[in-house]
Amino acid sequence: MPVTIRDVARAAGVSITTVSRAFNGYDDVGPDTRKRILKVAKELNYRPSHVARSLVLQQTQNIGLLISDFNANRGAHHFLFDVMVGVHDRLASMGYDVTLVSTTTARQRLISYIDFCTERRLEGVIVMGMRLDDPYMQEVAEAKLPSVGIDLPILSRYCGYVMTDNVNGAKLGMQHLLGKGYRRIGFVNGTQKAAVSVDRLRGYQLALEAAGLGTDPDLIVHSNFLVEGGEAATEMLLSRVPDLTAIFYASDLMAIGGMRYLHRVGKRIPEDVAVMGYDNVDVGEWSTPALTTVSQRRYEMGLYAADMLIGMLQHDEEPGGRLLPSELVIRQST
Amino acid sequence: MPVTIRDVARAAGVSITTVSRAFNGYDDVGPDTRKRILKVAKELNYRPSHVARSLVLQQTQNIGLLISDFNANRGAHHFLFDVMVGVHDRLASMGYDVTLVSTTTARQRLISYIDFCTERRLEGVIVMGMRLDDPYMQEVAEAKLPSVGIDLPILSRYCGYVMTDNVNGAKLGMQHLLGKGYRRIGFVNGTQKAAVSVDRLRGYQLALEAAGLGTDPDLIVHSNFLVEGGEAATEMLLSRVPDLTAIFYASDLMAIGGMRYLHRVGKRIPEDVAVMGYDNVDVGEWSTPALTTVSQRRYEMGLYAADMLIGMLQHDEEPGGRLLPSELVIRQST
DNA sequence: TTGACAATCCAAAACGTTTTCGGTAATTTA
DNA sequence: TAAATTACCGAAAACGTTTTGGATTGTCAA
Repeated sequence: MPVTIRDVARAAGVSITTVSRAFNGYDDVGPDTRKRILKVAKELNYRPSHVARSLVLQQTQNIGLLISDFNANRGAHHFLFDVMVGVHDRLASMGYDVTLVSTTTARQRLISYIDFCTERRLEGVIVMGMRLDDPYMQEVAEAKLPSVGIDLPILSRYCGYVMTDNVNGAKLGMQHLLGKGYRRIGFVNGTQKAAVSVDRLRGYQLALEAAGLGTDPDLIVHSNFLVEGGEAATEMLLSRVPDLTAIFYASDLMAIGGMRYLHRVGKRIPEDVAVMGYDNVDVGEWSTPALTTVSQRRYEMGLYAADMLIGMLQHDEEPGGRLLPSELVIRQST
Repeated sequence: MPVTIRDVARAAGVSITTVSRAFNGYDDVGPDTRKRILKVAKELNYRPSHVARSLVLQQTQNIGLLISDFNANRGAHHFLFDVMVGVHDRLASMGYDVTLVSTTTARQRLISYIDFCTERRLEGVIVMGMRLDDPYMQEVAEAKLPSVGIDLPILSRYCGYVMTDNVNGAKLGMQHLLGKGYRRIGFVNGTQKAAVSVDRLRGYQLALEAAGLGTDPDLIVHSNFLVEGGEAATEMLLSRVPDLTAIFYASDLMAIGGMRYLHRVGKRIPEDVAVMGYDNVDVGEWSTPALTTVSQRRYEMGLYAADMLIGMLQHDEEPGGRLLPSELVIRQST
């Protein structure tokens, strides 16, 4: 149905070779024939088939954006969307297509996600939202498919990653809190299965050490990055340590949840207890009080992940681990 | 580099025809040879090339998810993400791949987005986030490429849409406000260029009419769906109509912004002025006071859009306009 | 005038599948 | 026993490109 190179060759009275050459800017085609070919092609509305070209060139210019449990991770949009935009922006501008891949799809079809990618001849893949205990993590680590993980620190010949420098980020947040004079600081962490959680915990501990304070296990509780989780965690924390004066949350959403609980029990923020988040999502700006937080450059994470992948694909660069710095965003909750 | 059907055929001592048939479940291949082929294929780690198959079958099983100005529409994630998940969910489960397309990409390459799609032989496309004045709108309306718009009410032989029943949704919201006794109700609408805005305005007016009230143009102001816009619009509205008792916002984000302004100027919500939003995004639950709103079933919108497209592709169904009902979500801001 | 050389062009193979049209051997039917 | 049917398999064409290795002119220098 669609018009092929053969159609324009016939219409222009040349061979398909010449049409192909004219289209790809080769120099051994006469200026008049080239013009004629281009004119005919435009008239016929010819569009070269990307799939035919992919087949003969043995490269699809197509890279996968793998999102772990895309459909189950609602609420993750506060973080994932910007990253996606960054990834797509850079990839698209470099001429790559990006196809959405969810681990759920692979699971449904009972094939490994690597198989899914090789069937489609994806040239590489960017992985987001994956937990350390995800059964597919092993796969991305061992696969020969060039890939870069976001917040997934695995490094191999074919796999790099980009993530925020979470230990320094957490340290930054804690230093701010400590500088304000807070001493009994609770820490509501995310899932232990998330790579970022172990780093943020470490940053929390390092900052306390540096301040000459020990870490009280009672002050630490793990949750799920979401509002409800933060709310529940805060309740537990406060019942365990009634005299705490500040809480550091490993995500803004949990901080929002925490503030909700604190409001409910009549605690003033930050007078009674100070609240600090992590991520710098838009919601934090809108809360009352506005949330002090540690920023993550989500869009740039996507950009750099794409850059790294492109580097591997086009210039055979070694994958690495890239850490992005984070900044303090001071608002009213501390 | 990757192993082909020819490799499998040679290793199994059969022709490629037989391998193909064995893989596609035809019945004219002996049970023992089939088993042997499958075994050999597994050993060799053979994965049929989707692109070769696409070429010969003349169908890619690939559909585009076109997001208008993907990178410029940050902040739209509150709405778009869920829709994307819905679209991908349904499409993936039906065996379709989905590739991300942004109008920015097309603009960069100076080609129409339709050309972009036909080059890749996308079988259809789902369009989101597009304004009525978008230069690409004409294209999707006239193209022969099967497409369905989300919140983009254009109907043609090849183009359907799904959106919320915004006029009834807005009516619902207004009825709630009117039922509570509010009479001077401001309306902060979204961009006039968005299809949903004209419907919501209409719902606002119809509800007023039904209540025997006229519409005061001073009570209506257009903004941009975002928090800052809502904030500014509220200021303007309040300066123009100091005696208003309630404000209906065409998006939750604008309502958040409005509440922020109202707080700042010392107005109590809902005692001094009641606030109602639209969309039912998660942020509305977390605001203080929690936001009364009209829900949109974003995930389902994606699902149904995918359904409609699949119907067109597989069963040659006529595209239509599907309206989803919306519900009132009553919380504390009214 | 002839050889070399540039400027244009084309035929055919290749990419990895699916499918049509047979072909052979074994089995059944008459 | 001959004919017809069935079960299984293969050769080759096709899908729409790119690219290799010439082929055919025309031009220019010797």
